[in-house]
Formats: sequence, C-alpha cells, structure tokens
Amino acid sequence: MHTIGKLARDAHVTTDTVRYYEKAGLLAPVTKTSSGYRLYDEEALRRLRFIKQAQQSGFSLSEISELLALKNSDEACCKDVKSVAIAKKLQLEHKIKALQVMSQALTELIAICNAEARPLDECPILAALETSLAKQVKGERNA
Amino acid sequence: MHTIGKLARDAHVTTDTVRYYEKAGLLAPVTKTSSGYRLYDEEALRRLRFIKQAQQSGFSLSEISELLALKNSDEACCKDVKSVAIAKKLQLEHKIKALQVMSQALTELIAICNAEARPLDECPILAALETSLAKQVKGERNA
DNA sequence: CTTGACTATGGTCCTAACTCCAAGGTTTAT
DNA sequence: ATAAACCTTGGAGTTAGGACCATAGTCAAG
Repeated sequence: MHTIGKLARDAHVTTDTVRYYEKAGLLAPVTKTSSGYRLYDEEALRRLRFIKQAQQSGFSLSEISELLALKNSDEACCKDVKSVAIAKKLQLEHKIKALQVMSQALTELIAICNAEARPLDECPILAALETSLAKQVKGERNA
Repeated sequence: MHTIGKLARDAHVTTDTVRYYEKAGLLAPVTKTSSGYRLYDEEALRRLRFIKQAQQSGFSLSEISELLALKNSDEACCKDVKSVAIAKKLQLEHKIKALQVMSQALTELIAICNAEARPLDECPILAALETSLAKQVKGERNA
C-alpha cells in the first residue's frame, strides 16, 4: 500500500491532482490509516494511469467518469464503450473542422496582404477585419 | 451618438459584453452624459465589429487587444499585422494537429474493437486505455 | 527529542469570456 | 405623473482542471 505522495510520483501527477480526482469521484483510496492518511494499492495506480491516458485521447474528466462507470457496470458491454469512443471522435472532428475554417480565413487574410511595408492605414488585413470577412473573401474569389 | 443598448443591438451583442470589453480595454465610449450614460459613435460600432470578426478568425481578446494597439501605433506597419496573423495561423495549425492525433488514437481504439457484444472484461478499448495508448500522443496536448 | 519530510483539511486563485443579479438612478411615452 | 424601458455600478457565478496556501497533525531518522 502506498501513500498519496508515492502514488502521485508513480503516475507523474501532483498530490493535489489525486485529491482533486477523489473529489470528482474518479479515484478513491482503498483505505485510510487511523491518522487519516490515504492508502492506495496497485489498482489505484492503474486507474490513475487510465485517467491520464484517456485525457490524452481527448476525454474530459466527466467523460472519463462515464467510462469508469461503464467499467464497473455489469450490464454494460464492450459495444457501449465503443459508442462512447465514436461519439467522442465525432466531437473531435467537429472541433477540427471549426479550427480549419478559422485557419483558412487567416490564410486568405494573409494572402491579400502583399507584405509591402505600406502604412497601417492601408493594411488590407485590418481593413478586412473591419468589414465583413466573408464578404471580402467572396469578393476576392470573384475578382 | 448612441447609447450602449443601441450599440449592442447593432452589433448583436449584449450590453454586458460591451461593458466587459470596456473593462478589458478594448472599447471605450466617446463620452458620457452628465448622468453617466455611455455614448458611442459610428467608429465604436466599427471597432466592435472588428472585435467580433477577429474572434471568428480565432483571435482571443488579448490578441485582439494587440491588433488594436498596432492599429493605434504610428510606428507599426502592415507587415506587423501580417506577422501576428501568421503566428496565429501557426498556432491554430498546431492545435489542429494535436486534435488530429487524438482523433487518430480514437480511430485505432475503435478499430480494434470488433463490435461483438462481448463482456466488458474483454473490451479491447478499455484494455488499451489501461496500458500505453498515449505514448503516441505524448507531448501534443498543450497547443 | 527534534528536525525534516510527509500528509490532512479547507480555502482561495487562475484562465476566458462572458452572464446574471441587485439596487438604484434616468429618460421617455402616455 | 407614473410606468416602462433604459441605464449605472459592483459583485458573484459559470466551466475545467487543477495550483497554491495556511495551519496543523504525523511519521521516520539521527
């Protein structure tokens, strides 16, 4: 059995993070000493690693909570886990598309600026941002 | 001259938002009435639209503040604006890549699951999340 | 037996960009 | 003149995921 500090070091997180997860219902100590120290086993370490890795796959803590609940449910099956993963992937793809739209808008702004050291009051980027960006872009395409 | 409510309606934001921008140093009223009402001119409306447009291009309010500062600077030139835009685009692209890595990780998780209604203790997704999925994702998270 | 490392609780603070609320003063329309 | 609609300031709340802090109790080594 490990104290919170050992567990945190092993998982490369801080003790604050472990306590935060406990408050969020993600990770409880196996037991406590008579003086109140939290004690964890190897399963806790695995669970903590699970949380971290799911985070790196883009799951939020509440979504991870959902996965952990499935894990502890008798009725849930692998298909349920898969559908959570699929939903998350769709969500990520939406976000990616939105960012790509922004990136494209910037590309067009940059393209209409020819990098001359012209004065600011002629800056086409600022001008475009002042009016309607979409209109500008449309106009450029038609021109 | 318009009151805050008129300005807000014209720009499709709330009065709270306008006051928030003022506190953030982005947008000040031209003057105030003797009773303390804020008064704005057409330039304020253009500025507010500028802010909204820039937000839709992925700029944060503090970055917009930077652009507005350039706009009011005598020394700055169009090239400076362009380089801010380019930096922002790079940042967006970095973020997109990170999300794509996450999405790809999920794709792989989903692929190894053949959708059979097998019991949870054989779920390959959960198993993958318990071991080393995120090695591929390492370091990509903050962008 | 004391020092230093560890832990507990409960609290505030942080970013971002607002949103909502309370309690009151002002303006406008009828 | 009075009600509706508007405006003011100030402050708190929201989401997410912690970080940091103070104060105090605990444990192991020298």
